[in-house]
Amino acid sequence: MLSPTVDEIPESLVQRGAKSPTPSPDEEGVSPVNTMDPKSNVAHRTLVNTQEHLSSVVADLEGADLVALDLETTGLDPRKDSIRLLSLATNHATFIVDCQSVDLAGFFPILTEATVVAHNALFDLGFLASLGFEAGKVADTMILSQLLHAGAKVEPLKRGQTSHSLDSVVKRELGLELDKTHQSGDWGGTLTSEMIEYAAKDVEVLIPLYEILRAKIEEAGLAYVAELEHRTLPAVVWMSSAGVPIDADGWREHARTTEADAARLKGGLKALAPEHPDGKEWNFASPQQVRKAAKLLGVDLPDTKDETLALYANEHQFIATLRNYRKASKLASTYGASWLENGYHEDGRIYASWRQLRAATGRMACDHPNLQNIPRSGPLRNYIRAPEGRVFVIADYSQVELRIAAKISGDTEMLSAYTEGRDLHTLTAQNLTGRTEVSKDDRKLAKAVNFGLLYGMGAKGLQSYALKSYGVEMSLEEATLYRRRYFQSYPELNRWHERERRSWLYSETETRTLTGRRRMDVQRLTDRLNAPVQGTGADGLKLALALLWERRDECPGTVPVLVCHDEIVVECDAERAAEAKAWLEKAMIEGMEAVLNGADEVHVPVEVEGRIARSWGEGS
DNA sequence: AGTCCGCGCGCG
DNA sequence: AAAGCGCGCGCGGACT
Repeated sequence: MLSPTVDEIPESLVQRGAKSPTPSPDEEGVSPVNTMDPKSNVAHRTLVNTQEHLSSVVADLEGADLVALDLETTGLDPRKDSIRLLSLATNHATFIVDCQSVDLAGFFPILTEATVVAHNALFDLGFLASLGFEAGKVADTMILSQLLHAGAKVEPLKRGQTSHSLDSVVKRELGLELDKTHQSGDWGGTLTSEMIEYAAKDVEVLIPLYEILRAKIEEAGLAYVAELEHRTLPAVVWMSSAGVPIDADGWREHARTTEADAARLKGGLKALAPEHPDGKEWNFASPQQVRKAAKLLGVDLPDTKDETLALYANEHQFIATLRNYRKASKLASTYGASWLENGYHEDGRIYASWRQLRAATGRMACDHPNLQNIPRSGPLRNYIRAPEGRVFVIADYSQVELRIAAKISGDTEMLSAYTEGRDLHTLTAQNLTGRTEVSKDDRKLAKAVNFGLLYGMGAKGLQSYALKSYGVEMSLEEATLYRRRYFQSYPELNRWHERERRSWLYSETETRTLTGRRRMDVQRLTDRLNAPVQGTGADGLKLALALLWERRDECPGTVPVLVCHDEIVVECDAERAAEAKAWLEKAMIEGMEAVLNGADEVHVPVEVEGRIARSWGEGS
């Protein structure tokens, strides 16, 4: 299929609304007119390669509500690579700025006045931030697409295509084919007219795409959460650009000792293992081979997860040693020296890739490396450490998902516990045991029950979950009893489960958070229970991040460096720590309370616990 | 050699 | 009656 000429897209969409224009047959074989000659008289496309020309573009952008923006860069890393082209488009004109020839700094104020429309704005704004640009209003067509289709099964993709890449979204929402062959091309050398054509097409599609998405978002009742995401975006750019400081030498040294531990345990395992039937070496990292080896020792393992191994550990020393080996080997392989290879920069900081909207529930994610799954126990979090003269302020929400569940279900027992400032795990422990006095173990048990049963876990699941996560052993009968008592204690929570089960039986497949965030294609009852709660937590945390950005002038030199679902870590000057702690806690409480309580008469208090520390692991 | 999937496990 | 949820990543093993 031949792509329609770019100049056609905006007009046809403006005039024909949501209808997707299709190229007329007589366009076949017509080569695109090169309007990129700077001396060309064609007004709507301009190649800008002098400073004077760039200054005149400011006047052309004056008064535009929407300015589409797209960058072509020499690579993906703002610290190593550079911007080659800055493409801008309004409803009337396109400007392709050759950044090898001009300095963008004086150009930024005009961009702050309009709403900047971009696809995956985090990428473009990350590069522009490295040149000192601070975004004003932003609209991101990728986020809008993700919001609109959250959790939905998408049509099959071409190789290398992701479901929310620009070409996929343009195809889905506008019915147009976008040629992406230049995307990973060489933008460092000579620009060809095809490359400029490609850049122009990319940026020119953005405003029509935004208009369509905005209408669909509005239609779907997602306008509020879209606004929330858009307010959060500059904060995520801020955090991504800041990176997180790390003691790389300390990390590497720790890696060496865990590698040695793993090697030592592997040796012990070899000694305990049976003879390999083919005379080969066992691979203890293979569940298949582990089961085979255990069988030769007379232990028939249904699977080899640690929880299962725990039940068989006393049957053979091999199993017991395997558990220790697994622990060491996990540390060595996932959190070894190679962990630093992704995102580590010579300035002593890690620049991970943050994903603002990754989970179907609305949560963020992080990769290369993942900063959200560093082990709590052991010293690893201590190597995430503020530089000299700086400190971290670390704050997390207390029992936030339980508070949200209390709100959503309207459970009076849970709600009154929270309004009276009581601890829900303790209350659950009292309800389960019938005793007022609650031991440490009782509370541990209650924690397992609260987190598990909230999302529809069965008795069997509760039994193994309590063992795996809290080291609490119980019989199936006990688990069944706890389950019954739990729902007797919180009758409205039980009714909420019943309501959702009813919706599920009627094949309802949509869920919403308190902000209206939608998840589509929900098939399982447990997802119907979990998504609104987990998602509302994400909503509140994102609003907190947005507030930090919007209030950044109140606490200079302070920047968020890490977000971990119910926790925010900011870095600041040591002498400003107390101030930063108050600033962070205030934003977190306000953000979560705003989504939780809105204008509602039932007020659920939100609690945040903050601490000041040199490293992430300190004081937890 | 490259790709994909299931398993297992770190975190919330 | 029965059913925890959400991620990213390293590995083995099977496939192309």
